[in-house]
Parts: sequence; structure tokens; C-alpha cells
Amino acid sequence: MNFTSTEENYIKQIYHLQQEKERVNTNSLAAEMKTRPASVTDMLKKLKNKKLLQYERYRGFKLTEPGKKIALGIVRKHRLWEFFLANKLGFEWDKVHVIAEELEHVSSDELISRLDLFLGNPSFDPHGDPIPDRNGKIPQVKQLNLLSLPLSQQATVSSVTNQTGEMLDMLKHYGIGLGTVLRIIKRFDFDGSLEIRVAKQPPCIITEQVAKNVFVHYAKNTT
Amino acid sequence: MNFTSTEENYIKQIYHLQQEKERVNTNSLAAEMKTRPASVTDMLKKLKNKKLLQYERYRGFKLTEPGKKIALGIVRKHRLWEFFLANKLGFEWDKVHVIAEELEHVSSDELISRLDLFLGNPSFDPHGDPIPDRNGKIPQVKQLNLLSLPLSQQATVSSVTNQTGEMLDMLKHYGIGLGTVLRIIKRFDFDGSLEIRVAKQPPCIITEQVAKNVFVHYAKNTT
DNA sequence: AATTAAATTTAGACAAATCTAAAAATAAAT
DNA sequence: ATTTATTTTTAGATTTGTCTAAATTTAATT
Repeated sequence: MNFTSTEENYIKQIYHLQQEKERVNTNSLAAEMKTRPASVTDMLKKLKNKKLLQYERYRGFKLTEPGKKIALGIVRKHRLWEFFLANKLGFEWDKVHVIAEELEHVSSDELISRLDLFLGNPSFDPHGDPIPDRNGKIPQVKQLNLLSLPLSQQATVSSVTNQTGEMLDMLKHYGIGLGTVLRIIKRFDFDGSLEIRVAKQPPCIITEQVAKNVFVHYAKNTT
Repeated sequence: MNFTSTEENYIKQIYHLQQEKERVNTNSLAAEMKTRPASVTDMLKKLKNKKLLQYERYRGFKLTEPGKKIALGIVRKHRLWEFFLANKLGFEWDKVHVIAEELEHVSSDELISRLDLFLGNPSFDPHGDPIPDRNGKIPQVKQLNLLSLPLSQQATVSSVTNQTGEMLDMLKHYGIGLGTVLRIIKRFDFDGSLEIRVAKQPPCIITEQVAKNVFVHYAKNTT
């Protein structure tokens, strides 16, 4: 079956809200979609008719299994395009979302499977969110050394190996701790040092010796 | 100003029809758009209101200068995406058009200028049609040797240097002459021979010695 | 338990893009 | 120069997604 861009946007947004709350309600979806509750109700009926939604009036709603499959397909497209925009076209990580919102609705399946291959079957988008595979399976978090983190790929600090006081003191000075979200802005091959950016703080430089001891993972929410 | 996908499709199609006939008429546009003449009339009024069209009822119509600028922008996007699909994702040249029809409506200007750069500012799409630059200027035809023709890039035979009888006889046997449209299917590095395809004929092999004498250009219509 | 507040749905209207069927203008043919 | 045929436009209806305003259901409070 085929869906309009609007239907796809609703499905995707319901999926995202479901991640936080088992059952979704009309008002919160309306807020996310920047539309009115009455409009949401209209769409809910349509999606229910198409068997994508479990929905009884006044009772909240959630995606059916087929609905979830479709949501994951859209999320997959969105994140693959984000990866393309950041890693191939050189967009800043915070500019890719808006453009991917349009690209995700291009309908060719072969386009997506070829794009996936072209990008090297990436598992995480530039925001650190996992990219579902063609079957809708979401990759688990994967730890890697800060030195191996691709440029401008956001990641979360998950462990620090050298636990000496000097090291922790230094990291604390930079605002880096477990759970800190950061990304690499520039890699200096001369001495292996990294210019990194923690949250919205000004960028700072850390040496290769420090980076060597910091491990990160891509996904955002889990520590 | 901003346009819907539908408006953009009309504008683009009017532009293409104008290439053949100075002034376009309702029925032929309806045929191209696979819609009814009545629907075309409605859209013509809308485009006239937006100053993109010179149009008086029953009198035919053509794009204004601003309208033409917009058409060229859409054509540019379409052909850049076609180039991307064929040369980066490995699509066959005859599969790219349908997908580019969707991609061309993605609205970000920065996306297009970065894509253009990423692709190396190409001048011709995989069908041999010229890609307008950011100012709407259309590149002139460019001759090149058949040996330098990129794989699966369609081109038109524009001249043959060695005009001996044997050569012309051979080319005639293969169905190759001035104005013949062809493309390279495979390049054999072992002996430099080429597997080429002329129109819809079965593929054939020509030697490096022959190819060396054949010059082609990308654009389709001009000899 | 009755009242007030909040969330949700219905009813009816609107804009965009399409359609059919009928009317009007232009072009072609006798 | 009429008539006939073709092209184009109008008029009115339909679909999709949206809206406002009013009605209904559920939740919260006294």
C-alpha cells in the first residue's frame, strides 16, 4: 500500500511518541504535528481504517504491528538521508534534520537500498540515533574509542579507562563525564589532537593521550 | 516565493514544450501531464496570477522570464539528481528519471549547491541532457573522444576522423553514423575494446582503433 | 456526588487540485 | 459564409488535509 507524505509524518510522529509513552493521546500528537486536535482526530480515523492504528475514541491510540513496520521504514529513510547529508555533502549535523524531513518521503525502495550500500550500511545517524535495517531491526549501542569517532558524529561518553585523579580532574575541567554528549569538530593529524565540542559550550582541544582513554557510544538515551 | 510540487511540474513541462514550440496549447500540456484540459486551465490561471505565465484565454501561453528561471532551477535539480543516481548509486541510466521526478521537489538550495559540488559540477546528465548552472545558464555541447566517454553516459556521434572506406563501411555495419545515439556498456581494459549499445539494437564490440576515431557529444538534439 | 476543568470528537466550512459535462471560442471544411 | 469539428473554458462536484466553534466524554476537584 502507498501513503501520502502527511500520513507518513503522522505515523512517524506517533512512533516517536510511543517510545516515551505506551499509549499516545490526541493533544500531544497535535502539538508535535503543529496542527489542531480536530485535524488529528480526522487522521486517526483514516489510519485506523488502514489498519495501521489501534484506536478507540477518547481512549488514546498506538500503532499496530504493520503500522510500526511502516514507521520504522520512514525512520530508516530519514536517518540514512541525514547520514548522507552530513558525511557525503558536508552539512553540519544540526542542519540535516529539516532536509531529511523532505527526502524521507521519496518512495523508491531501490533508492534506499542502494543509498544504504553507498554509505557503507551505517548503524547510527549524525545525531547518534540508530538506523533501522531493511527489516526494521534497530542496532544495539556500540562502544568505540573517541579516536575512532567519525567527524561531526555525535556520541555519548560511556566509559573512561585511565581513572587517575589527574585524568578525571582534567575531564571535569572540560565538562566531560559519563553521559556527556559530544562530537569531534576537527582532527589534527600533526599531533593526533582533537577539537571537540561538548553540548553548546565553546569548542576545546584535547590531546591524543586523553582521547585514547575515552570511550563513547552513538545512541543518545541509554548510559 | 514557494511553489507546490504540482505547480513545479506544470512549470517544468511548459518549459519543455516551449523548447519545441514557441507558444504552448492547453491540450498538449494536458496530454503531457496526464490530466484533463479543464484542470490545465485552472492551473494556468494560477500561474498567471503568480506572474510566471503569459496567458490569455483561448490564445495559448508561454513562460515569463521569472517563470523560465524557475523552470531552469527545477530542470537543474532533476538532472543533478539523475547524475547522482547513475554515477554514485549505480542505477541504470533508464531507471533514474522516475526517481528524480520526486527528488527534484526537495526544496533546499544549499542541498543542491552541495550536491553539485559533490558530483564535481557535471555539465550533462546520464541521458546526455545539459545541466543548467546555478544561474540558469545551459552549457553548450562539448565534443569528446568515444574512448573518454563515461560508462553508460548516452552520447551522440558528431564526427569521425578517419574517413577511409573501410572505416565507414565498418561503422555502417554496426549502425553507427553521424547523429547516432549510443552509450558504452563495458570497457575491457585488457585490449581497450568497448562493448557499446546503439539505440535498442543488441550490444556490439568495437576495438580501440575504431573508437579512437569516433567523436561524440553529450547533448541529444543538435548534430 | 456534583461541579468544574481538560481532553477529545463532531459538524460544517475552506483551499488545492482534480474531475465530468456543458458552454463558448476558434479553426477547418464544405 | 455557413456549417462542422476541434480546442478551450466555465460551472459545479469531489478528495485531502486543514480549520473554528460547539458538543461530548473523561478526569479532577471540591
